[in-house]
Amino acid sequence: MSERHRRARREEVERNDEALLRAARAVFSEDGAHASVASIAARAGVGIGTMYRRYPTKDALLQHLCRLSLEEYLAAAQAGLADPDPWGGFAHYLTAAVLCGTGTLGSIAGTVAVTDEMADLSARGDAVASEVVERARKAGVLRPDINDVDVVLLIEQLGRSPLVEQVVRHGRTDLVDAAERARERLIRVALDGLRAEPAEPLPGPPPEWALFTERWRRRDAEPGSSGR
Amino acid sequence: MSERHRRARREEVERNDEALLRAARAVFSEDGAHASVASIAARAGVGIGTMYRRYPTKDALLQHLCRLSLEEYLAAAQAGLADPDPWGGFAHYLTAAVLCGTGTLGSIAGTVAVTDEMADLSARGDAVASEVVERARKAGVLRPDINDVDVVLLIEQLGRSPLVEQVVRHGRTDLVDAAERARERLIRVALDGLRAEPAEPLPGPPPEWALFTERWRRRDAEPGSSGR
DNA sequence: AAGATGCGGAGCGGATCGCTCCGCACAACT
DNA sequence: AGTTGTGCGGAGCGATCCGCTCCGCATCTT
Repeated sequence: MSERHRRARREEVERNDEALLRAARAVFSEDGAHASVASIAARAGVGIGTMYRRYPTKDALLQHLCRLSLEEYLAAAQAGLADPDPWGGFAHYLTAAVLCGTGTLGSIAGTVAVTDEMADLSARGDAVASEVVERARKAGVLRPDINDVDVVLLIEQLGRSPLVEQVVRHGRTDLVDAAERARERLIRVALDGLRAEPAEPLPGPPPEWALFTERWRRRDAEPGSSGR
Repeated sequence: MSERHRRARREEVERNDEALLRAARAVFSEDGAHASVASIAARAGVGIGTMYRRYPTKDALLQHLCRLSLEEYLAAAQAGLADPDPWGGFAHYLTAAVLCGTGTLGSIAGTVAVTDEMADLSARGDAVASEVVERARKAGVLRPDINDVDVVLLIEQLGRSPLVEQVVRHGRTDLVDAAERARERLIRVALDGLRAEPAEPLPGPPPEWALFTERWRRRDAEPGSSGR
């Protein structure tokens, strides 16, 4: 086999893999973990066999997807921390985290087996994100009654986009752009609500990490109190 | 049959019906429209047969649920308009709409057949809500670059509570209260972000009602441009 | 022409779902 | 006590769907 041909094949394979991952993320986030592999393959425009040659099982695909998402999340937090401006870094972290759809996979967590690598990525991401939030609050640009957990919850809440999903489901692909722009406006609204000097303090005590217990935790680990 | 006994029976039936509806709403909002009727009956603590005696089909149950939700949404908007304070009314409308879970059923819209009554309720709810938003904006308490559609989208976005769902799915019922309190904090954050005098204007043009085309619209109606 | 390689999708066994239908518990009448 | 009426629970049926296998085919190399 010629070298040129082999390279062309490799490229096609990569293209297929990318399409597969994009389709899988979209389908899983819309329909949940119970989405069928056939629908993913169809959306990616590849055959089922091709997909199974790359991922030996549906769980493997899910795990790979989760790992990628967790990596994106960690990268978003690190980029935010790299920004010298506390508010700019925070805003970047939040926006990137929402758009990359980490929250999208929250509904899958618990369905897929959590590997050590996933648990580690999650812990590191949360740690860096916590630093970004803490720095913004200490700089006085973030309202003082806001928690790092609050922020994670907000990201999760904004992560899914029911409107975009529904527009797609109805086949109105012409509206997708408008729907996504609308969501970005909402992110900005949330950011404005997070700025310092709020009209009145938030009700109740700030949430605790315990809310995320068992999220990206190994199954065999005893259920402790801290999700960090 | 005695009168006392008949009344006791009636009460039990109503209790069952209420439990059924609550369970159905919870299950459908968590798992989507594909959730099984068996799981709903189990969650409500009644047999499948009992459920089918009340609702002749799964679709009937879904339709009833949608109607109730749309009624709650209309009531929330009307209550908001009844409040003489423009901001207070707006805040009440938004909070009530989010908590009653109208957005929860957004994922179901499109799966269930839309009746005339549902279309009518939706249109009236949107009209009243639009009035509440407009009044707040004209009073200068709502940021001027915000739309009524923006608000509806925000409600939809905050409507589902992935955290609460996941906590429940993991069986950590002891955390449900904390999760819901955390969500209420986020609603407040969003409200603060909607107040007048924002740091900088929102990006892009405000969204249009066309985004909701075909949402609660009769199927046979031609796809027009306005969802109002 | 013959071989190599990777792709698409028909189809299999099993799981699940909507729904039916029947046995049973319990109270009211006789 | 026996009979009738009423509403409940859940086993189970046919249909559907899903994860996964496996084989025929298209394409390219030699």
